[in-house]
Amino acid sequence: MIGLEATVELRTFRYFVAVADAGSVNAAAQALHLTQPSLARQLHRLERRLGLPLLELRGGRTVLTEVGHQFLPYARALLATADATQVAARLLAANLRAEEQLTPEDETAA
Amino acid sequence: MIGLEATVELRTFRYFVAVADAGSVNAAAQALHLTQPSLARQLHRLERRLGLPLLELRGGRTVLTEVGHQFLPYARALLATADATQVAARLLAANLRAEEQLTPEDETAA
DNA sequence: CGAAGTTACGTCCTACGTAACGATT
DNA sequence: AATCGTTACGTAGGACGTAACTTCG
Repeated sequence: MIGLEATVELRTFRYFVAVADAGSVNAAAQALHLTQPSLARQLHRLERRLGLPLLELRGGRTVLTEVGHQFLPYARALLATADATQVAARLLAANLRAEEQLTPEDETAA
Repeated sequence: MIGLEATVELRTFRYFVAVADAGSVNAAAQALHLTQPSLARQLHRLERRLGLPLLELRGGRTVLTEVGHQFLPYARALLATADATQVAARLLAANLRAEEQLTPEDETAA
């Protein structure tokens, strides 16, 4: 254990899924408000991190490989969970503010 | 939509869970191979991002708040999913290498 | 007085944008 | 010739470490 898997972040997974949805790196970059070079670099880094060939050039266009398609649902599931986590945080925050409205100066209530 | 929720990354959630597990910022920092200042800063940033008071000082020690305890399972679930994603990637990579062993020069097989 | 946390400062690494090149249709 | 992708370069933001201060037990 040398420490080679340095934790892939959510951002990188979002990039990969964006390419899958958009159908090309160019379109995905526009959707993400990024430039092609930045996006392509992150994708390559993701492939190196995971040790998986996720994308390949087919007819001048970048499309998902076999393993890319296989991995896609896992990436989607992770992003969905991340989204749910953010939603949960927002609900807790709203809940907290509502309680503060009821007991402005008394945190020991109930 | 001004763009205030700039995507909280997995790393930050790991820090929060580490504090919950270790029982203090100091212990968590040691477990994460980090220093207290770095860890504390990330925790504060997380609270600001989420708009949630996750931690508080009680008796000279930093412990989880009420909402902190409520949010904890969501953070754990997210990290578990992230872990599963990594595992899936590793399995796909192993699978791919096994196939390559069987068909070294022929990717069109089957 | 000791321990834990916070704040302030400086440094390093990562991510991004711009520009130029190559490949494909 | 046009489009997509890649490579090279430079810059900006985020994360971390070190040091000094404050607070609680």
